[in-house]
Amino acid sequence: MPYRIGEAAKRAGCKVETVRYYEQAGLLPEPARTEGNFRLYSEAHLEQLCFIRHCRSLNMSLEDIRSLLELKTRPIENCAEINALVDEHIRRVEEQMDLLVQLRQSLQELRGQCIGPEATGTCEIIRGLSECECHGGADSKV
Amino acid sequence: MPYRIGEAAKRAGCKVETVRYYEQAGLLPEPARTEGNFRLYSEAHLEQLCFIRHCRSLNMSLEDIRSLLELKTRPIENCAEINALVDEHIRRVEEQMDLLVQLRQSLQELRGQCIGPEATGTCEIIRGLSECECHGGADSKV
DNA sequence: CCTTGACTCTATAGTTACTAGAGGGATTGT
DNA sequence: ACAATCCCTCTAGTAACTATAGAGTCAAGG
Repeated sequence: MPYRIGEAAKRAGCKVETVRYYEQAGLLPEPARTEGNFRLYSEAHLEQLCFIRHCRSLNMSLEDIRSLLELKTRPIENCAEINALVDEHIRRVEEQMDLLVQLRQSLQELRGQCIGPEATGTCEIIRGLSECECHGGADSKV
Repeated sequence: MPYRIGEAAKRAGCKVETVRYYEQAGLLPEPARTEGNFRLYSEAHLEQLCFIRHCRSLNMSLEDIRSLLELKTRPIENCAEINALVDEHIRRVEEQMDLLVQLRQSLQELRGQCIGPEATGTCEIIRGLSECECHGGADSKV
């Protein structure tokens, strides 16, 4: 019934090294060992590993997951805090989305400046990327 | 007219260490030095630094920027390649956006499962995060 | 019994794009 | 002359792994 690390990793859909990494990071308790010093994971270990992977698939940081694992020990009492953590994470995801929207906008504007190299005798994209008021206007070689 | 590193960094809107880092990464050519071994940046250096920062503000990798700096030496001949690089970057940004949209969807579904801790005697969010078929169903302690 | 192969162990270094610090020298202003 | 501010090099730290090196363990086959 107990799993060795390879089996545990396969079931959780990650690499063996990742499992060991979680242990070292304090997200997964140290498992029992065989006589030959192999790790032996219980069902509960596997559940926790899957929990971690599920959180990671939602892009939560290991720090967040650490908190969740702590809160998880008293799910009812900590329900509000758990909700808050998820809300905060959603907020961060939305923040990142906004950033990407702006980014794409800027990139598309830049891309749209290209009207063929013949027209202006230079690449308009490079010109766009070079635009800046921080330096003098003179053309100069590095 | 030449700038010391502090002035150059300020004009480019980054830290002194970042400028040195770009030099070490091969994005910025080694500048002249004063007798006292201080870096002295020319106008051209500053332009290149701003170019790099501009690209970074568009979230391009230093690797991308390295390529762009190379292509930039022959802007007309390389116009197509430059466009391709920007297009590829836009594609990556959009890919990331799609990921975030899915992520937010999953997170909101998870968040929506919470119906108050009294209802089911546990936190539905934790239950959602624990869902997985990789392990046995039995409740178990770690 | 011995060997082969698959698995596991620890420890260490690499990835990205910086950032922060130690411990020292240079320059500037009073 | 001295303090404040700049600058120098070198090293280590960040997140979340990934990828080695070099060794040990274990089951099956000959």
